Amino acid sequence: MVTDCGNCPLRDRDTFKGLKDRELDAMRGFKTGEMKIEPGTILLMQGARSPQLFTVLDGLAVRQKTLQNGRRQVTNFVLPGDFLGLQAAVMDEMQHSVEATTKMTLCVFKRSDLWRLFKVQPSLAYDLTWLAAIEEHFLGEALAVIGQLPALQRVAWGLARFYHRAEMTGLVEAGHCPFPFRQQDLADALGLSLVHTNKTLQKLRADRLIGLEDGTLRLLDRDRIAALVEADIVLPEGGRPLL
Amino acid sequence: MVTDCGNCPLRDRDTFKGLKDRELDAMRGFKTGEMKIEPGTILLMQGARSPQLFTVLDGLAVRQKTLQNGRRQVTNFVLPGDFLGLQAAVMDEMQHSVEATTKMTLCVFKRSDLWRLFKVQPSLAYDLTWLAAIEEHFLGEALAVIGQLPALQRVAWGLARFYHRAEMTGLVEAGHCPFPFRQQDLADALGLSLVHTNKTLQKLRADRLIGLEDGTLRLLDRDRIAALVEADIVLPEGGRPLL
DNA sequence: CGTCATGTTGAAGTACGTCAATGGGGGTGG
DNA sequence: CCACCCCCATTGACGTACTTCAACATGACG
Repeated sequence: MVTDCGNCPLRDRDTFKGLKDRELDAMRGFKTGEMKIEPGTILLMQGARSPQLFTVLDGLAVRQKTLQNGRRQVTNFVLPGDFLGLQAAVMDEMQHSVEATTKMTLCVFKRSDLWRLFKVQPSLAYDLTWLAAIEEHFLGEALAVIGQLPALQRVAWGLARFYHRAEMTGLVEAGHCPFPFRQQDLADALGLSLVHTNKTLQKLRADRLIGLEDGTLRLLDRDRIAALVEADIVLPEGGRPLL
Repeated sequence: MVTDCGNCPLRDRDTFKGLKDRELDAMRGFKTGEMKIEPGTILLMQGARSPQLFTVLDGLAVRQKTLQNGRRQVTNFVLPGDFLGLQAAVMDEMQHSVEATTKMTLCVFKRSDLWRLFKVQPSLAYDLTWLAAIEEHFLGEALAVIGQLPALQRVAWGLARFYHRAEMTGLVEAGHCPFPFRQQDLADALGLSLVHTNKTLQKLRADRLIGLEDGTLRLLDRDRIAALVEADIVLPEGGRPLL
């Protein structure tokens, strides 16, 4: 049973931009199906070509890059609404992997249709570029935080940014959101060791800044977190596109 | 005196993709002029809107992000052929600055024309998305190196990557290329202190891996550098677009 | 009841940062 | 021509924020 783009549950959220009828028809034409995958599935593999592109409808994942020495960098957490695989479409191969952390539901597109989208629906093509530019912005922010800030601020930033993104996606209820990732994932995202990430997390808990228990994340004092994390967490404003 | 897009000196290099006549005409229509700036000029300012977009015709610069605590992260070095300002066009404000390191010559476009480009020249719009995806790839690679590798490998990676990019742009002659940046710039790019960057550089010189004197960079032993830098330096293959 | 994955905590080592001083070029002004 | 200054590269000494190693606790699962 496939969701019709007109009833897309994500589209309802006012975070996302609406579509004109013409655009909606085009979307229906590009969507080739839906896909459900289990936790641990490698959706896209570093070094591989992928004939498919995805939009996340539900579930969480990590983007990660594995180096030749075996160490890995988590470059971002993946939330509903994210578009996956553009890199493989435009460069030849994926330069990072995407691994599902929870069960996921994905909207599937064909890579070979991408060029057609640019030709017949420039507004959707523009949206796609928008998403690429946002991703670029996220990575730039992460680079600055990891390059310049000490552990306490890195951890606070990492969790606060995830929370804010979750909030925009409708994952926050009653002041908390799911955080199904392991501390090892967080550590690899922040360029810290597991042990030190854990100890830093304890400090944030002891200071009553952040709550993280049983896969549930809470920001206990957003003002003090904002003061601690000097890097502005800039999120895209209203009308984020969705493909 | 303005260079005609048909005689663009960059376009001649086979690194860059050729244009069909129609595309060339469109490019001429979008180009609003040329601009020359002096070293130290802030071309784009973090937090500001910019009505203009640029393609670098000549000269070098740095993209950088300044944090509230005053520390700065250099997110990339800017070479001829790079496109600047897409972020401001798509988000509302620039989230990083671009500062000229040398004299520069720039091709100038109007931000407000961007949408028209998507509508009338989908092939150029596709190229633009291509450039955004490449920039995203660069940042992901940088994140992995800075997050996971120690100083020696970071410095080697940073210099090797610049050299390879310079090579593609035609800046390499007789086995060396210009490197007009200060060690402080390199340090800020790699998330290291100035002092430690300098000491690490000395090691690379002593090991006869890399030469860096008087603003001139040489890779003295590419095989051993590749072995040291375990992160693959992946560069886009033939037919890179240019706007 | 064992095994495995994850979280937690302590102790010891080290790669890095900060502080501080020196030296060399390139300007500018006397 | 020299005196002065500023920017940048260099080098040594010292402190510390982090890593690694290791042990133990807990819950899930077969």
